[in-house]
Amino acid sequence: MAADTLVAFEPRKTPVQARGTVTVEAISEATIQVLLSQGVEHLTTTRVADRAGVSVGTLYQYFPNKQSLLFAVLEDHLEKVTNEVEDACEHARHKPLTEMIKEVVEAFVDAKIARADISVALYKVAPDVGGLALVKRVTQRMRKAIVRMLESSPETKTSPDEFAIQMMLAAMSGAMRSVLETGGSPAMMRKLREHLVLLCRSYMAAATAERV
Amino acid sequence: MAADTLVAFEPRKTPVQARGTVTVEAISEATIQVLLSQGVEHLTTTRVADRAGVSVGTLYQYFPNKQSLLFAVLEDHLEKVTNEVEDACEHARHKPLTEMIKEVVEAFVDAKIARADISVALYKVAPDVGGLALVKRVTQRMRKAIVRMLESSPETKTSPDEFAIQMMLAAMSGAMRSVLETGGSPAMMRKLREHLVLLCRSYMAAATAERV
Amino acid sequence: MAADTLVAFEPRKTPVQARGTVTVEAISEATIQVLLSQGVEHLTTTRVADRAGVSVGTLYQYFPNKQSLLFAVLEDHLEKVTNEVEDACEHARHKPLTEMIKEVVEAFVDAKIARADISVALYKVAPDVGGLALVKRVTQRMRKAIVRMLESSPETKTSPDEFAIQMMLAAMSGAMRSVLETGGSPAMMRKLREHLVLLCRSYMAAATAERV
Amino acid sequence: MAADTLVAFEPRKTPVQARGTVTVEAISEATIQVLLSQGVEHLTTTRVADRAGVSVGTLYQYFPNKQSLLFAVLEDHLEKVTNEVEDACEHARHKPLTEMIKEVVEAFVDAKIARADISVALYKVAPDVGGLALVKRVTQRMRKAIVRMLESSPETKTSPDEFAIQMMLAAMSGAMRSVLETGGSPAMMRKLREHLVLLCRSYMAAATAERV
DNA sequence: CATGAATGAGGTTTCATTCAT
DNA sequence: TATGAATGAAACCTCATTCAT
Repeated sequence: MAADTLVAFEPRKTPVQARGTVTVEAISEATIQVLLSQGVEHLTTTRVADRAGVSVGTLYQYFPNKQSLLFAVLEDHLEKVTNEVEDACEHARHKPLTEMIKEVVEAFVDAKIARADISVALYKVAPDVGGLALVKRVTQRMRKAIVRMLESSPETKTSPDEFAIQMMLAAMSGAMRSVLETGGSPAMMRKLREHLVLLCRSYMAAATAERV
Repeated sequence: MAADTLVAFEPRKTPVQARGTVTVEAISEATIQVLLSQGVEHLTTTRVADRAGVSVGTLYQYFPNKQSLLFAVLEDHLEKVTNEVEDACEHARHKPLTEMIKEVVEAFVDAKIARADISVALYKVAPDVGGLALVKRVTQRMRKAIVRMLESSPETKTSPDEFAIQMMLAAMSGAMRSVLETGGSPAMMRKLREHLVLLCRSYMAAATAERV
Repeated sequence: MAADTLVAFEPRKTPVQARGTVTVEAISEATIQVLLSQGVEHLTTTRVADRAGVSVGTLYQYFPNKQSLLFAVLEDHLEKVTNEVEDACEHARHKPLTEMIKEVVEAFVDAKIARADISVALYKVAPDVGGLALVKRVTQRMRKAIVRMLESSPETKTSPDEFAIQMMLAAMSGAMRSVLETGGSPAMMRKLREHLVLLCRSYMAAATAERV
Repeated sequence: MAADTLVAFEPRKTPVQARGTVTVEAISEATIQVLLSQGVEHLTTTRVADRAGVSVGTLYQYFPNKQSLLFAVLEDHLEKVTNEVEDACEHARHKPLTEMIKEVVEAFVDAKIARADISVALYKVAPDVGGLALVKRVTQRMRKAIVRMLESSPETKTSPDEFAIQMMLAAMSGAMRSVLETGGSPAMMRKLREHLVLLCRSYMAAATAERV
């Protein structure tokens, strides 16, 4: 079902000529521009095409419908964040547990903060675009990366608690969202960063202890 | 600004006149019905009016525009959840800290699960309706209730960390949302309940310790 | 299936106020006007609404889509022609067989010629609009009327050959169409009228003889 | 005017250069394929080009516009049917009148039935493509062939009634169309074949007698 | 000659909102 | 006060056709 939902938003045609690639890039970029400057409610395909300097027809040559456009942007964003988390997981292997959590959480928070505006814009877009399936996908990727990281720890005796990891990711994303949407100050953001590390560390410790 | 945003969505009549009117009640109820059965994207004012058994004209007599309709429903929902959390806070005063957290978290989770479907529907509605301001408002109410509860504890020496409470609320709501949107099974929900208690307890403990 | 095809084109809403009836009438009339003056290929819902002196929105309040508009016009036309044929059948009962055929054929030809222009326009419309089902329906009505008429004849010993009647109707309509589309002169039309009577008479006689 | 209408749809290249080219052949064939598999409403030049394994650009090298494409297919179809009728006329010369009619009618019916699907598809195409002029052209050819055939009969004293022949052709085509569009069963088709012979014979006999 | 990316006018349809009855 | 017909801006999307490569 998820795959089914996703397939409808896939690019209509992969450009084979160089010109095409440039165009797709321009359209994606324009979508973000319009999203940020006008908001979802004023994002129209015509407006995006205009901003991209192409005709609507061209837009529809590469994206089967409006949703696919937003889907592409959302996908790209989640992809980037997920990649940074995965990288952090890889980098933190064999380190102490508290260090692991710290690196992962900070990677996530930093990735989000660095793209704060687009993040906020996309929160509004996701539901209309089948973002749920996408979120599930990247959550799974993150969970796997975290499991792999945790397994590299000499401190871990048992296999990591997958549910707890999912919970942690949900709490982390949720708190992040809440703060981003509220439009917190940089100081707030720094505090959020710290506390999210604290939260994840303490929760993971508690969840692990609980299992015994 | 927040107040400014809110004012536009308030029902035309003063609560005294309008709230509780059978008509207004019927329209609000119809809004939920349509929301649940057709989804936001198919919720039209005409459809709601039909369902409520009145004409569109009548609907517009009580709600200045479509947003105010959804706003009312969202407000009502958040109100109910918040009330239950406040009640829990009141009820848990003077109890041990771990018990306090448990009661608050469970009150929240139970309130959300009891209204799972409408919760999910409203997640999609909120952004289009100025839900942010509303969320801020109820978050503040919850925070205050929690502060008051915590202050009643003999264990607490210092005044509670307001930021940590906010974080906890954000994490709790975020995790809740994540699970609700994913459509977790009842078993999943039970586990979520437990772990959310765990998460909040351990985080609050850690955050308090940290402050010293 | 036929019923199924037809249902999609049914008027969206039956006007209850007097104003509404007038509007529907105006829209139907405007559809014919545009059809005749601009042709199907230039018939747009906006154009029809303009001509009718209403907004597009109003048009769509009464007709669920463009096809239903054309369907309504086609239906009305076929209805009128069929009614005249049925009347002729009724009127010709108990008369001699040759007289019967003459009256039916002439009723049909005259009904078509009287609406020559709209007939021609509708030939082009029918396929796009599910006209087939409609044609089947009225053909059946005509066949039944003819059967009933023939049964009233003292000359008829056996029950009428239903297939032959269907053939006769098909040939008659086909020849009519051919001439109308070619845009025959009045003289041509008169000759057509005569010859069609001849054709139907001789065919029915031959078909009846054959059966023995 | 007719000639004028026709000229716009003719292939760009002269028949000598273009007709018979593999490319042109492929495009024509693809047009039929798409017509049959997707229907006129989904027939686009791009789709045809794809099916033909060429680019749209190439398609436009050989056909000045979309109409000319469909025109070519229609023309080809009518050509084939007409040829078979002409052949039948030639073959039936000097035979008895009833045999003549039988052979001509059966040739026509068989040619149509053999191409039933494309026939039905083309009925919908014709109006948009200037098919009328084409139909007139081939009707004229058939009429001439029939006249020539009839003149070879020893039974005929006077020259054949051209109007009656035209009527017969119209009735025959019309009845054929009616049955094809209705999607008659093979049994129906056989019966149609017989009755159409009957109809044409009896009508021609009657029309000839009448003239005296 | 072939390609296929780009064009953009134009069509259909929706729906929040108003206002005469 | 209730009604519901009317409004019309505005959105999405298609597809015949062109032309630079």
